[in-house]
This record gives sequence, structure tokens and C-alpha cells, in this order.
Amino acid sequence: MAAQNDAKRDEGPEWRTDFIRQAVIEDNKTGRWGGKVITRFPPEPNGYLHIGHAKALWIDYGIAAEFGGEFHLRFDDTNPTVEEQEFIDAIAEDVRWLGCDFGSHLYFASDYFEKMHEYAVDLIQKGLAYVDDLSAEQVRQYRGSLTAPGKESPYRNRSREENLDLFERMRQGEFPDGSRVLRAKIDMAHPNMNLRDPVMYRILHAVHPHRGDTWCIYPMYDWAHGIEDSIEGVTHSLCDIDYENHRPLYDWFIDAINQGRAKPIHHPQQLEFARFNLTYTVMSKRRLRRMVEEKLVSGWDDPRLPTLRGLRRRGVTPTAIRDFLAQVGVSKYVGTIEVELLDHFLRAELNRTSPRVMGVLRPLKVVITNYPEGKSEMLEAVNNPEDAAAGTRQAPFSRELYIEQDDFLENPPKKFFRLSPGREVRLRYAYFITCQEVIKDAAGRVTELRCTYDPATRGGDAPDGRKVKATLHWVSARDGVDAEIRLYDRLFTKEAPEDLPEGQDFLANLNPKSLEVLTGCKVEPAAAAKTPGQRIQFERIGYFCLDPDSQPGRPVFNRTTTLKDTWAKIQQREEA
RNA sequence: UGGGGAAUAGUGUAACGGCAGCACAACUGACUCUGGAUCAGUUAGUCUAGGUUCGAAUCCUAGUUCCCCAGCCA
Repeated sequence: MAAQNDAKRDEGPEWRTDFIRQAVIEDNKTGRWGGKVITRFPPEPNGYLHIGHAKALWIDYGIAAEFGGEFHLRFDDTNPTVEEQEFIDAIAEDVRWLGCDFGSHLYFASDYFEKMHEYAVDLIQKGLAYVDDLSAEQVRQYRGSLTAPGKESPYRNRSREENLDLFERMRQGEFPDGSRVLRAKIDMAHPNMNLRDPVMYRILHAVHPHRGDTWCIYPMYDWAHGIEDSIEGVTHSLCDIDYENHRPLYDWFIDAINQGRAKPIHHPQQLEFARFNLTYTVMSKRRLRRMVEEKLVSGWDDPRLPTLRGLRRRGVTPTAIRDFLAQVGVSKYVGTIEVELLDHFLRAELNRTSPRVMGVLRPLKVVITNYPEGKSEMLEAVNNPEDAAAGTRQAPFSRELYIEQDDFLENPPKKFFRLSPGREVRLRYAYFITCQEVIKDAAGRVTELRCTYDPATRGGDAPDGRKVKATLHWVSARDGVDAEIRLYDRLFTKEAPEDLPEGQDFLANLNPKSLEVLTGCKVEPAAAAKTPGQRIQFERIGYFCLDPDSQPGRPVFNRTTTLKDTWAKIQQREEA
């Protein structure tokens, strides 16, 4: 043992990996699957993917990719009453977007219906399955409870012939929905509820998105899932920890099928890992749907939602999500991840890749009194200080400008070093200016500043070496483009919105300020020239993504995340 | 009260009988034409009680707490 550990350490830090990868490494070493690694992501097409699904996806895809294996996208379309083509398309799109390339390995559980049916008939013939006429309500009652054993259905001991006949007639459509089911004959007193004669088929006269009306009986997930994996030769069947209880049933089904079979069908190894919660959001499909249906958000792609579509619209990148998931890791503990971790990886990437532009969210007019009227000039600005290859651009400057309202305070506190009366600051890439006069309206609100500039500081440096404590972003009044800017914040005010006092609705924790729409913002021309989906940084403000709602000449930006803001932190502390 | 899982800094994760490490967060400081970025540093942890052992996060026993399971959903 000690020698083995030493050997592992010699391989370097890579051996420190999660328990699933360790199992794969071990299987490859022992030749359990002949060196093959086949994984799959098996969504049901009845909704949109969210970041929780992305974890499973990234584990499935990542492991196949790392070990030179095969990754399948397989739709678990066994319940036509809730599944739709729209979701199939959306899910496939999101999977690709995340970077999980399934190549030609796109499959549908419904393509295996014939095979599953054949296996079901086989089980009936072996006396391991039976048709039950009990109603759904009766089935439930007969199942017993967590602590009390169930009791056997009076139909449990029908003859093979009768079972075969009834199952065939179920398939032929002779019986109405809900009138009969096919059940596995296991043990009504089993301590694991899943093994108390689980339902294998139910009657559903419904049109299937892929199979039309070919079928009117549909397999239950537990019956179908293991067979799907078996047919595809999945070696490592990775899933949520919730299915740990079901593994004995999947094993039972495969063993039952293999009983007396000359060539046994493939028996995948299921391994379970934990899903996670994210702070300040909810992940359950039911709750997400409710917010969409009650129009508390704009749709499944609302940038505040943890759906992949929402994150994408917000400007979150696939790389950031992947880096985040890699850091989250794989374990069997259902933890709560702080959303700040996602933000961290998001900023790390966006800082590297986003072109900088200047945009003023809440404009305050500034007139440079000693700058010639009618004059304008172009000033060179760096596109991305983190990436020299991004080059420079020309930003127009003129006598009348806008700066951020937050960047001026008439009576500044000690730690505020932006503009105030008599103080000199730098306009980024432009000039030093000094505030000479404050103009107010009748209500006493500051409406305009009169400043002077120092022509010798053109470009932003003083030849005499004097320093200023602040650099402000600005937009030329003449050249700036009007924009709408949507400031998104966390959707809920509580870290765990679902953690509620008795009888309270999670919507009570909705953040009323999760979206603030700003109009009349001013952005420099370079920002307006972007196309929807493109990401930028408004200097000193944050990262933004151009929204599809944008119109020519009237861009709409979504705030992806803010820049770290030390001043905001100081302010908060002073207030507290 | 049946069965199945899980507990390591604030959060997540590593250490597989031999120095409890990493990331985020928080806090200091340096630097800065983004109060950004960057850099340096600080704080902080093995659920509890016994046992085995030269040595325990790791093995054993008992307990505590949390999660999942009673759809003809997946």
C-alpha cells in the first residue's frame, strides 16, 4: 500500500483527483472495460438546462475527453406528455455552447423502445414481470410506507400466458390510460422502496415528438435508463446521488435480462456524485418555471436566471463556467457554492479578453470653459491593457462632456478622491481637469460642472510630474451614443432562498432590485459598434454584453458583473 | 421509527496510517492613467466520545447532525 502511494505521488499532483476519475483510472489499469471509456449526458427534453446540469454535463464530457473516450448526448424521452422538440433543440444548443462536443453521438431513448419491449416480454416469460390492474391509487396504497412493508397485488401471480396476452393488448391500444401497468416482480417488503415491484410500463395514448403515435405504452425511467446505457455500451454511468437508491434496481433489471442469456448484455457501472446549490438563486425546475410563468422574469433566458440561456444572455462565458465547475470539484456532499466563485472565474477571463470602452451610466454634464468652442480632437485609448495585441482606438473629445454622477461630490468625505470643487483629476487618456464651479437647479441638485483643463496634460500625463488621485471615465457630449443599460443583480436577497420559515413562499426572498434599467446612458462610439452577444468592459464600471434587444443606433447592454469596487466597500463599511 | 448516502477554515475541495494543503471569500500592505488588474502577506479547519497504533482527518466502536427514497415523473 505504502509503495503504491509513493508511486502515485511520483506521478505528480495529477493523481489528486476526484473519486470518479480514480475509478476510471483503476478500471483502465485492470482492463475492466478493455480501456474503453464511454459516458453520456441523459437529459429529459422537458425544460432548459441550468448550471446544475452543467456540472453533470462537464463531468460526463470531461471524463470522456480526458481519457480519450466517447461522449454521448442522449435524450431520455420516455414521457411524451411533457416533452417537446423545442427543448431537444435548446438542450443540444446549450450542450454545444458549453463546449461539450458529442459529434455524431446524438441518441434518443425512444430509438430503443423496440429493444426494451423485447426485454420486457423476456422478463414476463421468465416470470419476473406481470401486468397489474390495480389503479394508481391502489398501487400507492399497496406499496406500504418507509417503515411498513407493502402487500402484494392480487394480480401478481397471473400466468405467463395471461401476462403476455395482456401486455400485448396494452401495446395494441386496447386499454385506456391508467388502466393497467407492467410491473417487475421483486419484493413488496423490500426495505428499498424502489424494489417494491416497480412499474416498468404505463399506458399513455400520447403523441411522441420522435415516434409519433407508434406507441401507446411507454417505459418508466427506472426500467429504461439502464437498458439505454447498456445498449450504448456506456462504461461509467455517472449520475446524481439521488439515484444511488436506484442502482440496485438497475442491477436487478440487467441481471434479470441476462438470466439464461447466452450472450449477456453489457452491464454499465453507475457512479453517483452530488449536485450543488448556488447562493442567491434557485435551481429547481419547478421554481424556475414558476418565475417564468408568473412573469417575475422575462423568460427562460432572463439574465438573472441560472439557466445556461440566461447566463449566456448575461454575458457569462462557457470558459468561466467550466473553470468554475473544475474548482467546485466532484464529491458526494451536497454543498452550497458561493456565487462569488463563479464571479471570480468570470472576471478572470473577461479581464483578459474584454475590450475596454468608456460609458457613462448616470451622466453629469461637464463644460471645459477654457477649451475652444467647436473644437474637437481624437485621443488614443488602449483597448485592453492586459492584451497588447488588442491595439488602440481613437476616442473623440470636445468641450462638453459627460462624467459619472458618482464621480463628483460637493462635500467629499476623507477617503473620496474623485472630483470635487477646486480639485484636479484626470480624464482617462485625455487631460487633467479642475472643477471651478458647480451649477444647480432650483431643487439644489447638481446639473452641471464648469471645469478648466490643462492643455499640457494631453494624453493624461503632466510634464511637470504632478499627480492626481483619481482617473475618471468620460464621454464626449457631441459624439456619445444614447444607450440603455440593464443592471442585473442577484435574483434573491437571501443566500438560501429556499430555506424558509414554515409556510412561507420562496418568492418572499425575491430581490426587488435585481434589475435596474438605465436609459439615457452615454457610451463612446466604439461601444455602440458592437454586435449582440459581444462582451466589453465599461472602464471602472464592469463587464457588459450587448443584448439582442439592441436596435441600430440604440444599443442595450446587460451588466454581466461589476468590477471589484474598493470605494463601494469603503462606503458600505462607513454606512454600517 | 425502514433503507441508502454525507460530515475537513466563512464556502468548496485535497491529503488513501506519517508536516492538514489549494481555490474563493474576508482582512493588511505595495503598486497603478480603471479605487480595475497585479504582487506580497494575515486570519481561519478535521462533527462528538471512546478505542487500535510509535503515530489517526484516514482504521474500529458508539453517538450527533444533515441529505435522499413511499409518481403510472425523470
